Amino acid sequence: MPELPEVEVTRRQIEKILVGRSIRAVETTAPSYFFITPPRELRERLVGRRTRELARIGKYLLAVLDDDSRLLLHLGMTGQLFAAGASSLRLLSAARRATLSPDQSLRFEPDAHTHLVLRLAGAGPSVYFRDVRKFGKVAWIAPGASHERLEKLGPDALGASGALLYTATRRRAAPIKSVLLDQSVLAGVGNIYADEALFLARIKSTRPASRLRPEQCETLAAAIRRVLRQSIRRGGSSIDDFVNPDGSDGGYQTECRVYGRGGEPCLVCGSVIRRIVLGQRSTHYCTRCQT
DNA sequence: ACCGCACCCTGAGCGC
DNA sequence: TGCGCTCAGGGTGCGG
Repeated sequence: MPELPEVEVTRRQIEKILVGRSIRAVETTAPSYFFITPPRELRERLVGRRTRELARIGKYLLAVLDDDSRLLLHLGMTGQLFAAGASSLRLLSAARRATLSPDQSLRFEPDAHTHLVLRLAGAGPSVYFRDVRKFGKVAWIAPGASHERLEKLGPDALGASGALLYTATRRRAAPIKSVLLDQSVLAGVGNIYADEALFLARIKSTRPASRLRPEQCETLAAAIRRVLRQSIRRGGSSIDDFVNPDGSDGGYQTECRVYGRGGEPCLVCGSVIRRIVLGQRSTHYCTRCQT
């Protein structure tokens, strides 16, 4: 599940491929929920454009094009943005993995889930956007225009501050974990890093947000920044589908202290990590360390 | 303004 | 072997 670190790692790698090159051709699947801008219009808008910059806001990627229009990308839950030539088992369904002989090349060929292909001018790989569950999104934004999804976002979570968290949580009775997942408060934190940051800050996920004291907001903000930065450094978390644009796995999944460790012992105190469901999201915390 | 829930989607993994 | 069920969770949008 791509959150800020995975999107940032993706941005850094795709940037090298995309920036400065013009789009020669655009291939898409049929119109669907996935395309905010219909595929046909997307092709018309993008072909011939050159990418000037690849930016990130929260979990969104924004390709700034040479006519000042922008291409908005969101990886959703299972989105994979990668370079043609990447090879990873994560890019294949289990059915295809099963039929693969050990010596066979893993080089990815576009399949039914590859919803957007950008063919670039000159030498160098195409860029593929694959998304099995289609929770990802693609939208074209006209020059000078904005997009409602971007306008709703709070500040990027890498710049999380205690003051911001304190202000944002004053009238929120919801569990602090739910507030961290609210992208209008802080953009970029998802289920994994919310659990990890709350563990580091020793704050129980279910605690009503408004009950956090100023110093706890400071601690939590620092934990969020730290967890996100460390994950970026390790190449993100490859838990189910996430794969780096070059096909390699991230390394942060092995550093998770609570996420995905329900029933296992806490690495700090040894008591059993609890798994509950909060706001339809699996939530993991240590009953002794987090209060 | 805020909260909690249903919903969008598809493949994996399970029990029978 | 194979069906049908449940689960996973990004985000939006609804009713209370």
